[in-house]
Amino acid sequence: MRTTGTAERPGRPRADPDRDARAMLLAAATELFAEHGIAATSFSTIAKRAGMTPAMMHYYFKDRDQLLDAVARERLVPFIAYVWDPVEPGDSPVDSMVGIVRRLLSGISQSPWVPNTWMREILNESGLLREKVLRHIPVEKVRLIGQAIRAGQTSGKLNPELDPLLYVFSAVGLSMLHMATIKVWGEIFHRPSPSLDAMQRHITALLLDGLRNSSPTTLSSQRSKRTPRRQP
Amino acid sequence: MRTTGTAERPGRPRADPDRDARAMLLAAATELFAEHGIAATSFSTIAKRAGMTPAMMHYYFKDRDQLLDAVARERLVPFIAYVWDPVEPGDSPVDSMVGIVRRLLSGISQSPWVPNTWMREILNESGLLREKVLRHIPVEKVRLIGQAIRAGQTSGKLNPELDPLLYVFSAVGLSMLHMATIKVWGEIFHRPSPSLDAMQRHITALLLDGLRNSSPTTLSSQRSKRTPRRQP
Amino acid sequence: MRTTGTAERPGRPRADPDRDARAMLLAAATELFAEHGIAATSFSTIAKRAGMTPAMMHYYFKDRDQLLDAVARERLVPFIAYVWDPVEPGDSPVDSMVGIVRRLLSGISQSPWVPNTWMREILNESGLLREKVLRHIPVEKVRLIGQAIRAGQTSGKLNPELDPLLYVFSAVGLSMLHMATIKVWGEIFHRPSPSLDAMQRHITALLLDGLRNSSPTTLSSQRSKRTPRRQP
Amino acid sequence: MRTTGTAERPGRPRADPDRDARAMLLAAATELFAEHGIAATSFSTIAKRAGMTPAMMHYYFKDRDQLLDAVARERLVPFIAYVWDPVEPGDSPVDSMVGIVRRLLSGISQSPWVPNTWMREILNESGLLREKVLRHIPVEKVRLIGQAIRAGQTSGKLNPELDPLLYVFSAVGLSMLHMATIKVWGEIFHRPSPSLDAMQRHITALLLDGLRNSSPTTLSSQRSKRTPRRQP
DNA sequence: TATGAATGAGTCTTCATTCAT
DNA sequence: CATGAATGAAGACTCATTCAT
Repeated sequence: MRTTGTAERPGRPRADPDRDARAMLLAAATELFAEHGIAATSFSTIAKRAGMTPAMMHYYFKDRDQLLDAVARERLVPFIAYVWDPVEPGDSPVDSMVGIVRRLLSGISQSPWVPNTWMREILNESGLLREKVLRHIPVEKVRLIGQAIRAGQTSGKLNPELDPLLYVFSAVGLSMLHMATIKVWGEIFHRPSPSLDAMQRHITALLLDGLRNSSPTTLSSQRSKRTPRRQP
Repeated sequence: MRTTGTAERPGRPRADPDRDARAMLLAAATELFAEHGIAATSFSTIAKRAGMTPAMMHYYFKDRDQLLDAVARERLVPFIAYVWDPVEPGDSPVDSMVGIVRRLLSGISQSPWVPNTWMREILNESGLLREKVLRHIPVEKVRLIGQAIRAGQTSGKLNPELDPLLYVFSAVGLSMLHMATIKVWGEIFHRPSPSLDAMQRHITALLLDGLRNSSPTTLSSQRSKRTPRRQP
Repeated sequence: MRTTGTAERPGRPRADPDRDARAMLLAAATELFAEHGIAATSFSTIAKRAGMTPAMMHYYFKDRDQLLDAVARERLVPFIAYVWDPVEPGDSPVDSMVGIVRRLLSGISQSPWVPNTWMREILNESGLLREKVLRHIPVEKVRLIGQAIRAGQTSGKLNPELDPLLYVFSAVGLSMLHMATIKVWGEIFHRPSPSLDAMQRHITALLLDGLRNSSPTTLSSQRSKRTPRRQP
Repeated sequence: MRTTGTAERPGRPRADPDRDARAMLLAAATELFAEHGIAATSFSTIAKRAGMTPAMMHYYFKDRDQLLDAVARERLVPFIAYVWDPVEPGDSPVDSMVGIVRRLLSGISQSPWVPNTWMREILNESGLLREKVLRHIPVEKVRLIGQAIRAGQTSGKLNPELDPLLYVFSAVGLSMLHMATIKVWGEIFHRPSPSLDAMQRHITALLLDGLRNSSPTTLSSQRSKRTPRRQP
C-alpha cells in the first residue's frame, strides 16, 4: 500500500558545503523514516529530499540493508550512548532516572526523528531496526537500576507497587512518547504544545511522585548535576 | 523501500464459517497494519493472510482509502467508545484514570493490534488514520478530567507539578506503550512478559503515586467499580 | 490506458416501464461507445449508466462480441437502411445525394451517437464494428450513383474534376463529420452551433455548387420529395 | 471492454540508431493511438511495438497525461503550424483554402496517424487531446478567412448559401476524412485507393465548384504557389 | 429474471538495482 | 564522483466472465 499523503518538501537542502552528500542523504533518510516508516520510504524519495538522484543512494549505501546499518550504527547507537553513558552504578535510582529523562529530551530535541523511529522500528516486533539496535541497549545498567529500585522498595523508601524493570521502560517510553506526540498536541487540544522545560517537569513529576502526591520534593537540586557530553 | 522481512504466516484461517469473508479480511488487515504499518502492507498480503485473493479486497473495500475508513469506523471508533463512554463528568480524576487504564488494557488484550496502530497511524504526524480517528477522541471529556485535576491541584490534594492535560495523554500513552511492547519484553530481558494484572498494577501505581511514594493507598476499593460494557 | 475523463452521469434512466432492460442497456452502450469508443467502454460502465449491474449485461448479451453484434444488427443496419432504402436507380445523382444527406441529418438528430461510432468503429481500419457493418453498405447503389455521375460528367453537365465514387463518400462523410462536431462548435468559435436546417443548407450547397458558384439554383424544389419511412 | 483484436506487429523497429528511444516510443504511441484510440492503447502495447519495456514509457514520459502532453506539444502543434503558418490575412479565400488543403494532404501523407487522432481525440467531445490541442487552433485566421468569404458572398462572387465558418471546417474535415479512410477504400469498392494527387484534385474541385458546376476554372495557376516549409 | 461472490488476467505505476559512461 | 538508461518485480486497481442462488 503506497502512501500518497505528506508529499516531499522539494528544494530543501540542495547544497550545503559543510555537510557532505552522504551525511545529507543520511539526514534525509532518518527524517523520512520517522515520518513514514522505513518500509514506506523509497530510495528515490530519500534522494529527492536531499536534492540528489536515487543512484547516489546506491553509491553511498549500496543497498537497503546497508543503509539501515548506517542509520543504526552512526545515528542510533550514539544516541543510546549519549543517554546511557553518564549513568553510573552507584547513582540513586531517582538521580539516574532524572538524568536519563533529561538527556533523552535534550537528545530528541536535537534529533526529533528518534522517537518515531524508536517506537516503530525498534520496539515494534516487526521493526526493521530491531536486531541492529536492540543489542546495543545497556541491559546491565537497566538491571542495576532495577536492583537499586528493588532495594529502595524493600527499605520502604520507594513505591512497592512498581515493577522495577518495567519502571525504566516506562520512563524511557514516556519521554519518547511525549516527544513524539509534541506535534500532534496542538491539533487535538488547540493549545500550543508544551515547552521542553514544561515537558521535562511534567514527566519527572509523574515518574517520581504520580498524581496523588501533593507535596513533591522539588527537583531543583538535581538539575544539571552532570554536564552531558556533546551529543554527536 | 520494500520490506521483505517477516514473511506472512501462510495457511492460517482459510475458512471459518462463523466469520464472513469481509470480517476476516478486516481482521487480517488490522493485524498486518499493526505488524508492518499501513503503508507497508499490501492488499495482496492482507488477502493472502485471510486465505483469499487480492481482488476480494477490492470487492469488499473498493480501494485503500475505504479500507482505512472501515478500520477506523468499525474497529477504532468502537474501541475509543469502549474506553471512554463509561467516563462520567462527576467522577473523581483518580477514578476516571483508573477506569480508563483498566478498560484500555482489557480492550487491548482483546485487540492486540490497537497500540501499534494507535501510535503509528494516529498519534504520528503522518499517520494514515489520523484524520479519520482523531476527530472521534472525546476531547470534551479529556478537558473535564483536566479541569478536575486542576481543581485538585489548587486545593492541595493533587500533585501541582503535573500538566493536567498532558497527564491524561501520559496515562493513555503509557498503557498503549506497555501493551505494545509486551512482546518485545522477553527478548530484551529474557524474562517472561508481565501478566495483564501485573501490568495494570504497575501502570496505576506509577500514574497515581510515582516512584517516591512509599505508602500508596491500596487500589482495591476502586477496582471493578463499574462493569464495562461488552467490547465490540 | 484507462480513461478517467468525463465520468458517468449517474442516476439517469433507472426505470422506464416503456423500454425494457435490454433496450436501455443497448441505449447506454451506444451512447458510451460514441463518447469514449468501444474499446474504452467497460461492461460495468454501461450497466451503471443504465442503472443496472454488470451481470445483467452478461445476461442479455452474453459477451462483448455479441453485444457488438446487437449494436450492429439492431441499430446500425437499420440506420443504413433508413438512409439508403429510398434511393432508387433511376434518380438523378443530384436528387439522390440531396435525399441521402437529408435522411442522414434527420437520422443522426435522432441517434446522435451514430457519427462518432461510424467514424471510429466502422471507417477506421481497426474499428471494432467494421466487419459487422461494412458488408451492409449498399455498394451496388453507390456504384450506380457513381455511374450516373460519370454520365453527367461526360455529357458536360457535372463537374468533371470530381471522382464519382469518392464523391458519395465525401457526401456521407461531410454529413457525419458536421453532425459529429456540432457539440464542439461552440467551444471553438464561441458561437451557437448551427441549426439542423442551416447545416443541411450548408452541406447541400457545398456538395452541389462549391465555394465559387455565385448563382446556385435554389433547392426548395427538391426538399421533402419523398417521405422517409419512420426510422427505427 | 478490453480489445484483443488486431494484435501488435511484433519485432518491428527493435533498434534504429538514427532515432533515439524516446522518439521511437512517441512514434509507436501516435501510430497506436490512431489505430485503436488513446483510451484503448496501453503503455505496454506502445512499448512492445517500439521493442522496449513498459517501464521505459514511464521513464521517458512519467505518466499517461505527460505522454499526451508530449504528443500534443511535439507532434500535433507542429502539424497545425505547418498547415496554418503560411496562411496570410491578405490572401483570397480560394487561395487560402487551396493552400490549406494542399498542406494538409502532404502533412498527413508524412504523418498518416493524424486524421484518426484528430477526429477521435480532438474533435470528439470526450477526446483525450481536446484541451491540449484545441487552444492551438489559429482561431483568428479562421475568422479572417470567414470574413473574406462573407465579403465575396456579398459582392456576388462566392456562393451565398455557404456558412463561411462552417466552410473552413468542412474543408479541413473533408481532407482529414478522406485521408483517414484511404486504407478502407479498397476494402469497400475493391478498387485501388486514389493517389494523393487524385485526392487533392477531387477535394479541391468539390470545395471550390461542387457537383453541378460543369466548367470549373483550372487550378493549375494556384498550385505550388508558396513552398511549404519543411514539416517537422 | 437478477444478483452477489469470486477470480485470473491485464493496466498503470513505482521501485530497487545494475551498468555503462 | 555522478548520472542516465534500463529492467524485472511488485502494488493498486479494473474488468470480463463464471457460478450459485
